[in-house]
Amino acid sequence: MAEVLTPMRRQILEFIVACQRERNFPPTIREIGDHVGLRSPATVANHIEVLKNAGYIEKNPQQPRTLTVRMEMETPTPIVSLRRVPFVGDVAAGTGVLADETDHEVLDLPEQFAGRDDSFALRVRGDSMIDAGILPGDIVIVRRQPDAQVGEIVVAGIPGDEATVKRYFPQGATVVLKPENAALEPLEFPASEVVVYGRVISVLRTY
Amino acid sequence: MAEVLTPMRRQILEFIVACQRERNFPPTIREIGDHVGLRSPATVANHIEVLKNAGYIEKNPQQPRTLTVRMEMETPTPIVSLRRVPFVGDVAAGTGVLADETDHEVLDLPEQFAGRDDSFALRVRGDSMIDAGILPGDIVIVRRQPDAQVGEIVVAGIPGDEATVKRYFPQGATVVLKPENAALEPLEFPASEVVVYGRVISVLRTY
DNA sequence: CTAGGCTACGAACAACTGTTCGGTAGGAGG
DNA sequence: CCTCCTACCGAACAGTTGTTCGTAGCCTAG
Repeated sequence: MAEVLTPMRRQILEFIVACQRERNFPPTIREIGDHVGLRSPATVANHIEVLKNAGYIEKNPQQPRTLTVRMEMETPTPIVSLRRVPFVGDVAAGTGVLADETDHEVLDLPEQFAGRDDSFALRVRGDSMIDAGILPGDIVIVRRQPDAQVGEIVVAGIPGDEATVKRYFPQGATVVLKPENAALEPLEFPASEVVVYGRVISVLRTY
Repeated sequence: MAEVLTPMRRQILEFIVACQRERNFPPTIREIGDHVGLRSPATVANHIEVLKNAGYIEKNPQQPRTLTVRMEMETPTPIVSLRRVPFVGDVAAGTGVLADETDHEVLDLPEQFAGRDDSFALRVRGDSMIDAGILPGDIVIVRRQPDAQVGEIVVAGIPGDEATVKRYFPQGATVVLKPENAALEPLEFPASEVVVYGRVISVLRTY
């Protein structure tokens, strides 16, 4: 058994990853030959065959530009799937909550915290939820949904045209929004005047 | 002038980026046709021509699989620099805190939460810090440091060979570890018997 | 010296790909 | 009504690409 990763083979591998990084698509066999100084496509194809059998690269037969290096050699992107969460800093004046991410700050979070569905981030103002461990200045991640279960923590729009974080208790035609603060009283509104923007799925805080 | 980004064109763009992400090489015109339901390569080529003139994609003429989406539409690699934080689930028995990340779970977090220096993650047990908004089950990110300022929240090892999260108050030869729970009393130990593992720099919670 | 294994070359071929050209269907607007 | 425009199909064509085959040089083991 001969050496597998000869200097030539190594050069070919590096050229493939370079193409991927700089041009976003793999090279053809002849492009590889031109770059490493091999005049015959057969020679390059032979080296690629060896690299493929050794498990270094993958290839779709008979299709041009389908070379991919396995195991990437240097992980450019982490394994976790990040999700881009729009940061809605100011929720005053009702309209803001549905704003798109283009003109706002964004937060990149792993799925574990950002959720799998459509969600947004919100900085909490006020101390109405301190007994639930949500302090002023904390960032809550909110999963966008038009309704919620009894007792869940939601972000809701209320008649005073502000959005608040409260526990959600629907009671027939009215909705009770209960703060988690012994010093504050629950709020009660007609169900038609309360808009549930979503449910709080995670809380983030930095000191 | 007609609409540029019709639903069909948008679908084609999304398919190209999907191919890039999942297979690492762009599709051919006929592959695009098969995917979006266009039977003629000419039709697909026409759409691609429009997208190219509009500046959405780049293309090498007469070469297969050389489509690249300009401006990437969705940043494949986020701008933020992720940090890999080792997750030390069980801190009992003193030894565990300095464990390396290889045999433990890890957490990928943006620098904003993970800090710039050496840090680790820890799941909080007990309710000794609920008045500071740190609930049982919360994950705290701890920056490894051997000392702390007065009043900071630290993770410390104490004689009962357990690690706890408390506020740090050094007082001469003794150290007072103060819980944030009205029902609990501060703990006091000789300074020599308290090991500060690090300072809590962020708190994460999922519901 | 000789045989065998690599490596490389060059030519030829079939498959695939991008491209071009003609033709059809449907809607918008005069 | 007709015309223009757009989107689409189908076929054909030329260029490119991966592949195969035969051959040659070089090195090492026997």
